[in-house]
Amino acid sequence: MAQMQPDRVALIWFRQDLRLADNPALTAAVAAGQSILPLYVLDDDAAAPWQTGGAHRWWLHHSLRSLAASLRKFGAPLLLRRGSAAAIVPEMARAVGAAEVHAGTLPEPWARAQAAAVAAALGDIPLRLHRASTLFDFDSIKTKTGGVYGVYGPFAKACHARGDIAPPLPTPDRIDPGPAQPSDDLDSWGLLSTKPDWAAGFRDTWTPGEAGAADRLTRFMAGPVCGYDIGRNVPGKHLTSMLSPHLHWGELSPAQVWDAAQKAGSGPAHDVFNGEILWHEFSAYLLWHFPHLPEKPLRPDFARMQWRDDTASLRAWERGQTGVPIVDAGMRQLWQIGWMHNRVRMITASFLVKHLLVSWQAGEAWFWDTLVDGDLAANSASWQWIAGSGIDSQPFFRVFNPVTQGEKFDAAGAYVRRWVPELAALPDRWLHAPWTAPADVLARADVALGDTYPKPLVDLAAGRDRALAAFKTMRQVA
DNA sequence: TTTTGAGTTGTTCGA
DNA sequence: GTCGAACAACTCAAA
Repeated sequence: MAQMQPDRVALIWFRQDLRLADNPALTAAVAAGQSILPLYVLDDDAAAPWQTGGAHRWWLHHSLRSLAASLRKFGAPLLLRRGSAAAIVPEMARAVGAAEVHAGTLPEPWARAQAAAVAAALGDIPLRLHRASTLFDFDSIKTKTGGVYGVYGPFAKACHARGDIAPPLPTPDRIDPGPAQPSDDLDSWGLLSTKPDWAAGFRDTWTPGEAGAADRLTRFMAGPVCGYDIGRNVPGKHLTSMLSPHLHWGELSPAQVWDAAQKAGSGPAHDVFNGEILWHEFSAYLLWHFPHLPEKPLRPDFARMQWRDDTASLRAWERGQTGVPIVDAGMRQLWQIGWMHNRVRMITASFLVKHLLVSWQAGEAWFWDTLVDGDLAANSASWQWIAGSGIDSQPFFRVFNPVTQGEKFDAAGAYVRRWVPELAALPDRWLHAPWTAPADVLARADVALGDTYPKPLVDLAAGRDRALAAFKTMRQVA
């Protein structure tokens, strides 16, 4: 008969790594303890002002439910607590006599501060942080002179040159539960939106959780990835991976995606997809090294930029009522399913920042609140990119023409007709610029501009000129 | 230290 | 319709 020993308990603090496979924190916790305690803490105060956005909370609710179900199969209930992680994690660790706490590293400034506070409050109990959300350690990718990359190309080249992406870890064979602890009821957190039109559109589109993520990945790698270099630009078809929300919550890891892409094949399309994974990586890297990325322009001269304070235009943009079809289609898709096709994100963002001359921070805030994949790194890096205030140095001639873009990437009009049904009867030729259509064409399509569909908020040529002039002025004021 | 080549996703104009 | 050049000058990364 073996001598009875006190359980060695390890606590895993789940953050944005809501999965069991390829989870180094979980694997380490299982290795470190005879029994483990899985915990998730909803800590809105720590994340302010970047706490989980409205649409995003819907996802979190379902993802936590999924994770809890997976853990229950091991007999290890997921403990849910709401409040300050710096108080709750140490309290629980002490209550069960935990030997170690394991968690994933995150690039968000608030999350770094939160982890530091937890580590300090834990005192003697070590907090072990693991790389769980990226392919590489942020501090390990440096230029030849030890600097931080500020251009994507050389960064990606450096990533490829390393060639040391480890294969994904398997799901642990067993997870023995630690001592019982009190847990909140997930429903009591009220994460589900009270807006009825959200839930319906979201449910039809998404399956949050590790299994849903794996399924999405499998389906993408079985087909669309092979034509990704071209297909990713066609918003009327489902040829992008749609993995972003799953990646944000860590329902699958970049290493798993990378691994699946390698196994799916090689060629130009796969190269483009791999590049997108590295863009995801680069965004997190930038946020890590430039913590002010979500608030302040990376390029200092943009502090002088004279953005227009135009609430009416901003509201029209948010609601998909700008009178520019592809812009409105994108904004309505965003509202209804919490996601927008990447090509259209660029078009809508460019329209706000350039044609309407409204600050990128205003657009960033709306996306943050409405995207299910709202990721602080990707969202702020991308908005800065489109505004021209971030990395990449050719912003001046990049004013997307939403009509040209629509005709080029939604030539058959499937996307606009899907999301702006009041224009559905317009012939292709006029669909992307209804204000240029002859009166009889509009009448036959039951379109009354200014009535059934708005007139364009700005003249596109005038808006473009105004933007170029504003950017020029910004540079001249020295 | 200085030099060199290049910079995710575009548009417009004129030949 | 198609194609190449222009669109500012600057910054980055490496040689």
